[in-house]
Amino acid sequence: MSRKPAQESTKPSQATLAVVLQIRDGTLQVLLWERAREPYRGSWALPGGLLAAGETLEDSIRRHLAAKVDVREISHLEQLATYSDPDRDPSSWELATAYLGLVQLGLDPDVPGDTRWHAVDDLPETAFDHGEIILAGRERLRGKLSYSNAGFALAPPSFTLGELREVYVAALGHEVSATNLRRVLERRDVIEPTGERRPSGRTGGRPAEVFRFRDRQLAITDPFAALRPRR
Amino acid sequence: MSRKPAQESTKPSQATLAVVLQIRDGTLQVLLWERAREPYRGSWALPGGLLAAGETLEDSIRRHLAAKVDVREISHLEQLATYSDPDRDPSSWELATAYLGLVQLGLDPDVPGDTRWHAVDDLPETAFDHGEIILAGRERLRGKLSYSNAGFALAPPSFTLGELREVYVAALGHEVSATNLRRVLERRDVIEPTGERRPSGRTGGRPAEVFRFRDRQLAITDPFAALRPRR
DNA sequence: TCAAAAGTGTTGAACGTACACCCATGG
DNA sequence: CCATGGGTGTACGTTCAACACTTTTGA
Repeated sequence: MSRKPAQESTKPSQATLAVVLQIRDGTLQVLLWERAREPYRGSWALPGGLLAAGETLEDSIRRHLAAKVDVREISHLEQLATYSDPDRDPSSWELATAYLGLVQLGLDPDVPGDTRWHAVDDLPETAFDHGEIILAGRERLRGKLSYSNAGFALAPPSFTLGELREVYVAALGHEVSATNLRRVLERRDVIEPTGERRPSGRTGGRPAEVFRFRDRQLAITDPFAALRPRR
Repeated sequence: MSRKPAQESTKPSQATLAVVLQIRDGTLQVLLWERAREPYRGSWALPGGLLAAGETLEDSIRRHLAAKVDVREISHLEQLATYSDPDRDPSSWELATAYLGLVQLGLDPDVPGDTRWHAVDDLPETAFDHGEIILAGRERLRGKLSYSNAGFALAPPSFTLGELREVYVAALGHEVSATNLRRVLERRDVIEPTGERRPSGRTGGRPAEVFRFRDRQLAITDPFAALRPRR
């Protein structure tokens, strides 16, 4: 049992991890790779790796993600939290800073052979504390969908309200009415009509208006109702 | 210029910092200590220090804080974010994970001679990226005051609504009406009357009811109004 | 009996939800 | 002309801000 160099007992290594989420097949999925080595051989882990000299944590997670997906396809990236339980990795002392990354519906980045998307509601055996981290990522996403324009990062560039509804249903895990979703997002000036409309399919139905998100940067749109400053 | 051991170029040190906030003299203040050495000699810094083997980040910040204040007087502690700019410390490569700590009004912990409370609205020269971190702590507090029971961590154990109003005004930085504050917090079941009442002072006035927070643990009280699940 | 401080009642606006109804299309 | 899916109108509930008014006290 001498796999710990002396250095490790005075300085942890610093890793970054990313919870990359995308709506696929109508469910919220996370990008995981299968470990080929101990510890947690055969379990599924979040992409990431060690911090290198001269880079920030965000640089680092972007660099490691580049090995798994085309990073240009990540529409939003934000820091979640840093996990520090000394026993989180049984083989070495390692801190991990987790990020949340979002990919728009419809993209299908190439991924390596060991890497696959998994439904967050039906995770396989996960490595280390990654299961907990994935759930933390989902909770962060759910909150942001409610009080910000975060939907832009999951929805395709343009969409009908029926399509957007499916995105919100999959991410939030509960029913959402397209009618009311439209009104909420329009009142907040988060979405706007493109002017186009989508022709109806063979089953008929009125053609749907096509919308897009007004902004591609995260913005808080719902200043808290309570305890707001006087007008 | 040989103060960097070779080790530092492959592994950063890991520090913890705390933004400890308290309402003092009717303003939101933060606990800082004055640096006696370079770099940033004479500037004011957040309390904290290096992570030790076998401890979590939260253990670490509690241990370092113990050197500055009585840790039992910290009513709430939560992780803020991890700062990783390679140049944030000009003398060494160091990551810092910042925490937000809150102290109830009225306590006056003993602090060392180099340590003092400063109004967040009127900060002295701050060291490293600590100025930015303090503002991030304030923003986190402001959000939580609106949608959670975080007030318990700033308010004294029992209080009148006039007193609680002053706490919210100082922390939020805008006017708050005691009448409406009461209704919001009572409806959310965040505060409850103790049954006592505070006799009026020499200037007269109706005696005030005394309240307390129902809970001493952080709880989200205002589930987001938007996009909530159907009932 | 008046000023001060606290508490109550009430109104109105903003925001979301629910649901009935209308519109445009394909077969 | 009817089923299908999309869009609009409207009523209602909840939440909170604003403000007038009432209560209880000290001097």
